[in-house]
Amino acid sequence: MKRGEPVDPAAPYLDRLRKAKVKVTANRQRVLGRFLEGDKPWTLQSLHRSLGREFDLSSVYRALSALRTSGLLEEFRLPGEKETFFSLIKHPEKSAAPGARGLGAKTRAHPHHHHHIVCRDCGLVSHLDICVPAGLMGKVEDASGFRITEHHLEFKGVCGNCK
Amino acid sequence: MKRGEPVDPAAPYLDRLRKAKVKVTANRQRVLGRFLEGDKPWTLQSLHRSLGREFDLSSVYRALSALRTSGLLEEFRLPGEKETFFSLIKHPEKSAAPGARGLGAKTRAHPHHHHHIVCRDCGLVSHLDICVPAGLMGKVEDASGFRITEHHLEFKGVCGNCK
DNA sequence: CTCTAAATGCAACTAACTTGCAATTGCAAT
DNA sequence: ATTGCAATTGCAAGTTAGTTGCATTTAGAG
Repeated sequence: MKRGEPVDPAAPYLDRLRKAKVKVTANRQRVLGRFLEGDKPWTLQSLHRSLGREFDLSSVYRALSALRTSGLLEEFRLPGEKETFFSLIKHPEKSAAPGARGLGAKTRAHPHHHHHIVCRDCGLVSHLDICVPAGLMGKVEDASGFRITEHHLEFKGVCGNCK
Repeated sequence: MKRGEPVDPAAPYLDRLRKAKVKVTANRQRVLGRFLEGDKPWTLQSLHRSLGREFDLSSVYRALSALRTSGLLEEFRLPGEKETFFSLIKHPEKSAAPGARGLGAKTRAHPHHHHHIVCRDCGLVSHLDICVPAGLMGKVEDASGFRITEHHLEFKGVCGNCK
């Protein structure tokens, strides 16, 4: 990386879009821009509010949908929250192939497995690279008689700023 | 407990309703009845379908709301599921004071802490008395800088019947 | 610069609740 | 057993969050 030649943080994401033959449009760039401003997840509604009536809810919806199916965003839900969250995938060049069409469609892609912690005061969501110990899985399978195929672990708390 | 004198499993729940000065009506008894038939969580919609058009969706809604705020039911959401689930609290006489009004309102009550595993094929939900190891909490607090106040752990898999 | 499949805006629609209001009913006090 | 009335119910209408059809516009390959 040469000095004095600033790298566009959006570049790898736009590359990925082009590779997926998804047009790089103003709407999609504006939505992606919001995700690049910080490591903050957005919901359809929060993005729409944040972007003003500059463009339609359905456009935000379809931009999110396109970015998700192209593997730039991942989608998750939090217990107790009605809205679906989206967050930027860190290394789009490494993540798996795009999943099914439409929001809510199950992703076949497996973006780097992780969990979340949400601040109950300011709503900040952080990613956690920590996971459930393997031993627990065995215990759960024994206790329930199920074979486990996925798990979701979410924490709620007070972030460093709000403490 | 005398032999030959069958105990009504609904009794402690009805007692709790009366204690909360909540009328014991036909609707509420029918809804409670479904929960007493098995250790199965229900959603507003699944209950409404199950009860037929015998009564209105809003009546099921308000029955659920009443049973929940009276501490007979607990409410939870599962990642990837749109609907809110309700399940019977095991020992209503032991659980904490009723929470706020209306579905979705944060409960102040703390029914016996537990997690769930859902069958991805038949939708069966089982309760798990297994929890996240305390050590993990510390690791998460260190890694994130948050102070943890709650956590949610949900498993998805294939149940004994569907395997 | 042209052309066309893909993307957008608008409006309409769906799912899952949620609420206002008039009619009805559980149940406590006769 | 009857009464009174606040609590509950049914119906209809409203809300939130998301989704889709279609006519118009546009990114970007050639």
